[in-house]
Formats: sequence, structure tokens, C-alpha cells
Amino acid sequence: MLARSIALLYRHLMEEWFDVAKRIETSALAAAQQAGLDTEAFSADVRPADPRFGDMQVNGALPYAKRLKTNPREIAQKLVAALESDDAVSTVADLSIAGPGFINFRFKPEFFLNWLNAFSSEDAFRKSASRLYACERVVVDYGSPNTAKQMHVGHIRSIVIGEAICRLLEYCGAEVTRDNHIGDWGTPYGKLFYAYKVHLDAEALKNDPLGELERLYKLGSNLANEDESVLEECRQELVQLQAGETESIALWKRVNELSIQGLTEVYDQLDVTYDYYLGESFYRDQVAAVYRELEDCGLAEESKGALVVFHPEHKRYAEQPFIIRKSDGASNYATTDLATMLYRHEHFKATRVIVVTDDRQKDHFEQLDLTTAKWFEKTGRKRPIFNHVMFGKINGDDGKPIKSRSGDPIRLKALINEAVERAYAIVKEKNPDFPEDELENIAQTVGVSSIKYADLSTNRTSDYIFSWDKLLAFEGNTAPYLLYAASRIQSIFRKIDPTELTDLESKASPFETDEEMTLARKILEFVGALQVTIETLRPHMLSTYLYELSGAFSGFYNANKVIVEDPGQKARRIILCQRTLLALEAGLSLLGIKTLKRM
RNA sequence: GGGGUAGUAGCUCAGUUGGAUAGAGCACCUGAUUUCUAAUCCGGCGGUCGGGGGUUCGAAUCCCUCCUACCCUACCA
Repeated sequence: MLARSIALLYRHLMEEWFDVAKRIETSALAAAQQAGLDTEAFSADVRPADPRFGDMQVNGALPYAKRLKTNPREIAQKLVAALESDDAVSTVADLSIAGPGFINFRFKPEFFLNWLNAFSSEDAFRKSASRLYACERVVVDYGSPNTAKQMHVGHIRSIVIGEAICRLLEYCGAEVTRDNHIGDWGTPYGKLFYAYKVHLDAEALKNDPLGELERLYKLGSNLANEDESVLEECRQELVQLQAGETESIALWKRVNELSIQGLTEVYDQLDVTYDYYLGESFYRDQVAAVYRELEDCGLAEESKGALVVFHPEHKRYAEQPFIIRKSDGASNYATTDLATMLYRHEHFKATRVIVVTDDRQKDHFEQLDLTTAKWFEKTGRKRPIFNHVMFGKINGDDGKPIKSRSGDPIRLKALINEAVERAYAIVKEKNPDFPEDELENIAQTVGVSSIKYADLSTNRTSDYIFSWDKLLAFEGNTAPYLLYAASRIQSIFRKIDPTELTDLESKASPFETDEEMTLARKILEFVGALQVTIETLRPHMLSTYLYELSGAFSGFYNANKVIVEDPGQKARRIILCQRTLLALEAGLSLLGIKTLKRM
């Protein structure tokens, strides 16, 4: 009973330490005030420290002293004196000053144990993290393939990065809408419809809808190139569709259904589910309102026959127009994107809109954002925050965009299948005695995860080189390495009698070994890693952390046996295993990656 | 011409927005396995952070300039 009350008290006191950096910042700011510093000019500048010096460091004394032209070391000494008189700080950490005025915090070993005891479940993590993005309603626009075509490698980054961002935002308390802005309208349909009517292979359509539709489009396109009369028929098909003729619309709907069905097969494999497929066609009757509003509020003007928006205050967009209606009178994607922005504001009440596309579209989305800002301001609407989450190319070994042997883009479906096959071969070799269905399940998880993780572990704004050997390796920053670490922990728990897992907190003795301390320290960094990932919308920040966590665990695992005689030692090591698994599984699941019980 | 993104070890990549002696993995050299999964771990080798200037206590990071690659730059998305 007493032990329980103490545990509860600890939990309460520890609550504010969930975000260690933030808690230290609070104390540092209070200390600055107490020490008589100009608090306007002082910022704490808290960051993880090099382990040789401490666990966390406060660097704010240096820029402060610079600004006020005083001695940084003296400032640091004043701050430390004030911090040391703060019981909340001095009971958990030892402070020291180093170099020109770095303030180092080294946590006491029992602090790590207390922290791990206070945040001992997925719920505790989630609850503390869910404040970060509470009250946000975010529409995330990602994937966005064209219909009637198979997806290829070029689509993977948007899907994988977009899904990770959705999960991260949800974890941090946001209400997320997943919207697939498919390209389901436009000129290719004339050629497709012509070929569909003349050359359809019904059997193929049933077995592989996207493959057959794509074949038909290419066929129609080729035939139209060769034969002027075919080209004319294609034009007529398009005219009929755009005129909204019943038969054409029916066929168009049929094509879309089949397309989405085909797309969903791949999304299922990647564990991605959309809330909406509001593609370009959805907005086609909303473009007139866009023209009217932008003209009415004086943003749009005629130029060379087109309706465009210039931004005179911008060095480049003063000259480079945002074309919202082409000179032939047709809309383009600027138009539908503006209509989309309006819809997401009005219908979804979005506080934030995130679009995940490749970096070539940077200019377009900058113009879209500038235009929306002015448009919404003039019409008295509250504009959602807009983030264009962009990414670079996937290259082959030669550093050029990755292609199949035939020179065509590699199909996403084929890429995933190859990953699963390769993973199967490896898993089978390592575990020949696993049952067949488990082998297949492991191969599926390892294969898909490896492809996803290869993408998520590199900075999205850079290009990266795709290499089977690298992404399926068990060394380095790869999915198999992380999954292996997780499954080793699972393996330990299979060897432990479940009755031994009770009251670990009261049985555990303080951490002693270097490996224990390193691992414990790393687990605490989960919070900071999550924050920086969310702030920058860069999933690789979380990947890097998870890799380091796995490394810290592997080092611990090799040096410190968990199942030992000493009850205190055993309990604290079990706690480390549990919390490592917790952070690892939470982190991987935020990246859209499933873990395995064994592999 | 204007703008953007990038250039870090032989290769593939990090580097928390100006902090301490620039870090990982691969490769190469070494050591650890009667073991809770060695699909692992410990150690070593490896750097003019594209070049040059500048800003300051302090620069891979900020400013200027040049070089290289890719992308955008009026009606594709």
C-alpha cells in the first residue's frame, strides 16, 4: 500500500519530466530571472549533450553574454547557482560548467529508473505526446496517382512519407483526414475510351484492371499517332466526356472504380487506407467559382489570353504567372488546387493542409500558397496553414533515376513483390524450420518494411540511391536491423515466467553498467526525437533515433544478460527491455512499419 | 539569364537550425559465440565538410563569390 502511494507520487512528480528538454528549459528560464538576467534577451537553448559531458546541456549563457557583451562563464555560474537552489532540478541532476559556459546536466541513475517507471506504457507515451498537435484538423494529400495507370517507383515516396506524417500527427493529437487527390480527369481519357470500346480484353480487365487499362491507353495513344481518323475519334470521345454525355460518364465512372480497386491492392500491401479519393474531377464544377472570386477581388488578370495571378512583391512571381485558366479557356491544376484548398477549408474545416509531392512542384505550391493567402484574406476566410512536404528522386546505382531493364519505370507492385521474394529467401535460409505460413508472413513484413524504411531513413529533400543489398541488410540503418532488435526483445520475454513481470518497479535496483545507462538515456530521447520529427515533418529524424535506440539495445544485449540470478538486476534489465520495445514499436508503427514476434 | 535543391570518409548516408575533438553503416584490419536469436557486439583504419573570402569566443551550418550535378522558369501535373 505504501509502496503504491509512493509510486503514484513519483508518477505525479515525473509527469512534468516527460519532455526532459522542456522541463529543463522551464527551470533555466526561472533561474535566469532569479539570477537577475534580462529575460527578454535570454533563451535557454536546451539540447542533448555529448555523453562525455552529460545528458542534457543548456547553452543559453553564451549567446546571452555575447549580446550583452559580458563574460559567458560568469553568466553560467549565476545560472548554475540558481538552478542548484531549485530542488526539482538538484534532486534529479548534477550540474557542471564547461568550456566557455556550457551548462551540463548529468541525471542521477535513479532519475532514469523513475522516468522509465512513470512512462511505462503506450498510453503514457501517447497521452503526453497528444498535447503537441491537439486542436489541429489536418488534411494530408498524398499518393495522388493518375487513374487508369499502374503505379511505379515514382509513387512510393509520397505514399510512404505521407502515411508516416499522418500517423505522427495523429499520435500528437491531430485529427487527420487522408485524401488521395487522384488524377482522374483530362485528355488521356479520349484515347483510353476509344481503345476500350474497340480493343478491350474483358478477361484481362477482370484479372488486372490497371494493367489492362494502361495497355488500352497506350494502344489508343499509338493508334492515334499512326492514324489521323483514330485521333479524331479520340477527340470526339473526349468532347463527349467533357460534355457530360451519359454513356461517356458511365464509362468514366467504371474506369475510376476499376482504377481505385487496382490501386487499393497496392495500398493494402503498404498498409495505407484513405478516407477520401477526391480527385481532380471532383473539383471540375467548382472552377468557375474560383475564376469569379479571384477576378472579383482583383487578384487575377488577363495576360496573353490566359487568366493569371502575379505577385508583384515577390522577386520571381512578379514576372512568373500562376496560370489559373489557359488561353484555350480550360482549367489546369492550379485551378483545381485552388478549388481544393477552398473545399478543404469549407468542408473539412482544416487548420492545416499538407501536400506530399516531389520537389519539382515547389514553385507551383509556393504560388498556390501565396495566392490562397491573398484570396482568403480578401474574402474574410481563415486560411489553413499550408505545408508542401516535398521530396527528391530515387536513383539507381548509376545515380540516375531508377528504371527497369526495358527502360520503363519499375512497377510498384513488382517492386514490392521482389522485396518480399528476396526477404523470403533470406528468412528461409536463417530459419528453415519455421512453418511455411509464418515464413511468408515474416517475408511480407520484412520486404515491405525494408522498402518503406529505405525511404523514411533518408532526408526526404535529398535524392537517394536505391539498393536491394543495402535496404535488406541486417547491418546499418535498415528495417531488418530494427525488426531484429525488436524480435530479440520478444525472445527474451518468451524465456521469462510471466509471474516475474509483476512489481518490477519495486524490485529494480538502480542502473549500474555503461550499457544500461546508455540505453536508458536513449529511451528518454524518444520524446525529443518525436518532437523534432513533427516540427520538421521529416520522418528520417525519427528513423535515426530508432536506429540509435536499437544500437544501444544491441550493445546492452551483448554485454548484459537479462535473465540473471540477482532479482534487482534482473528487474531493472527487464524494465529496460520493456521500455525499449515500447519506444521501438511505437516509433516503427508511426513510420507505418509492423514489428514481428520473431524472425 | 533568374530561381531552387544538393555537393560531408573509397561507397551509401546522418549531423537536433551557430556549440565542445564532424558521426554511423558498408568495405578493409582485428577481437568476442558451451549465450536471453552472432541476422549481433567491442576495437582499429579512414576527412582541406566542393574551392576561396567574410561575420565571432566558436562555422559543415550564417553572408559574399566561384565550380559541379539535377530540377523549375506561361498555359503538363
